[in-house]
Amino acid sequence: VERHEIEAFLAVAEELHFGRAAARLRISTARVSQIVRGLERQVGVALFERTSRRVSLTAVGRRLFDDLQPAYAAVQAAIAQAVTDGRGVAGRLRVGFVGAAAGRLLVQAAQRFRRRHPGSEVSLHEVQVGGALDQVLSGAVDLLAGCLPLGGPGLTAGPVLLSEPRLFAVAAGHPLARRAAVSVADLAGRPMISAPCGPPDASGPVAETFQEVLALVGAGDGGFVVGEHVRRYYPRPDVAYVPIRDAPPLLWGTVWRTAASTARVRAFAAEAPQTQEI
Amino acid sequence: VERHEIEAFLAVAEELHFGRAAARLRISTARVSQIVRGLERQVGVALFERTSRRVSLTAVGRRLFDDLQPAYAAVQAAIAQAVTDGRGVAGRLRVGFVGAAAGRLLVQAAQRFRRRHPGSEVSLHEVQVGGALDQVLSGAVDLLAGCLPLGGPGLTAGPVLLSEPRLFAVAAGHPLARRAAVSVADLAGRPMISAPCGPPDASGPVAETFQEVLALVGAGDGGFVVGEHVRRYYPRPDVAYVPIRDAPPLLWGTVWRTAASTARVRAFAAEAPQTQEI
DNA sequence: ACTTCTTACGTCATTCGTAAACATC
DNA sequence: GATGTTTACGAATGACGTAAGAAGT
Repeated sequence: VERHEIEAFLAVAEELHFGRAAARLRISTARVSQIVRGLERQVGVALFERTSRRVSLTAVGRRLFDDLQPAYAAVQAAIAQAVTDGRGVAGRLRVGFVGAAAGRLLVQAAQRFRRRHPGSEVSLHEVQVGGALDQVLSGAVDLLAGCLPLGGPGLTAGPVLLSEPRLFAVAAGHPLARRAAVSVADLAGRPMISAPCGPPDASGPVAETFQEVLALVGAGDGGFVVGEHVRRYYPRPDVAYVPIRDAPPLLWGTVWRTAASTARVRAFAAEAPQTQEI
Repeated sequence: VERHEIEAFLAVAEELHFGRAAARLRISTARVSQIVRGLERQVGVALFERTSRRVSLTAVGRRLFDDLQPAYAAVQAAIAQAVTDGRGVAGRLRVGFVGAAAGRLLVQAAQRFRRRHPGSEVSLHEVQVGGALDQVLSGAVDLLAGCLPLGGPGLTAGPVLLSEPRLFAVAAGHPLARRAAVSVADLAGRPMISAPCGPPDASGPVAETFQEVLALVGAGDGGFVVGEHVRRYYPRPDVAYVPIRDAPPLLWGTVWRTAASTARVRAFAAEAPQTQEI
């Protein structure tokens, strides 16, 4: 028994009129007649008593209608819920961010998103650098904003949100701290703090959160490459931020699980890039 | 969302394996893949996370499965119930009968029917001549056995069950009561009791039940045409039964509402004619 | 290398509408 | 004769299988 047969039967049973049922289904009256006949053939008994002037349910038809109506409504509701989950923009979106910069970016994007999609809620959650991607993969957050490169198996990356010059964070008492700028060559061979979001070739002490990174840098355990906004958001007397002349800019973007790529997520990812300043 | 999409989704969600799902659905694996992809396209989000080695439900897919599974099962149950009502032979069949002869015919037919269809119940109900067809039309009985002609708008007649010579019932003291046989010509112009099951041109006093008919005949209010079995089943000292030489035999058969022509009814009607003697 | 899911393409069944026929009031 | 249901027939959508391809273990 196909969908169109169920819908035709329910429409005729409710309207008790083939013409009106056809109009409701947006098909021809003749087709409704054929469908009902086919259904009656399968069931083995007439479902409607009909003359060219009156249509009424038979006993079997009545029972089928009473049983089928709520069941089919539940099927449609289940599908509709899935579409709402997947395609609908309404609903709650949990957005994770790493660090102050991503947080500022997201506050603006979330406000714009809420304005544009009144039925939607956005909640922001700070996640620590170390477990950021795990939070995405486990579904704790629907979408994550952080510094690139982001990605991996099962993950989809959104467009670049922000591009900023890189700074070299170093202990305030370090010789490089007094320089106006450094080059990548100056950094070669120096001890670096290791963190998931840092340069891939970083070596040295490992930190899980950004505050740990800064503490280690301030203690003189090594340097760290950060974005320009850190100078404003994380000023510390024991850490100096020195521009790196010849480093490519640090890029910020969003990432989400490919399998949880709902319309909500895509809509937010499309909304976010309109922020350029933090 | 079509039936095949729902069934493919449920099959894959239960098996968590495209190949096994395809085998269960009796379609190709490639087709299952296409169907699931199409469904995901409509929903707007992946329903399964899959590699070539592992298939698992996404969050949206999980919820859809939990919602859809019971709802679709209810739809199928409703259809199955209708088919059982219509095509299935199992279930209760209410059979009405008029008079002793039909009753005897049906007792045998019902026994045979119960033996052949163990899942079915047959209940016999005597109905009075006057309201017999109303009982059928109202659905009080599914099928009626009585003397022909039976039928009318919305009614279907089954095959002839029994053919018996006609007798003329007349008061014992009447001159015709002593005759060995009469002819149709002998009856012309004589007062006759009127009853729904009698000859269509009957005139005179009206009776609703057969006992009323016999009482009126015994009282000398008129004659009545009956079947041969009446001599054995309704012997009365005040009524004589005289064979009618040249009358066509009295025919007994079944009738049911066309709109309630279930497989049960048809099966019983097909079973009944095997009785020839009463 | 093997199993399993996906894509490409051709074939065929089915749905659907138009138009005419039929039935009822 | 008007309204409403059914039948007949042709066109187009789409369901399906086969076979080749891609991806993971």
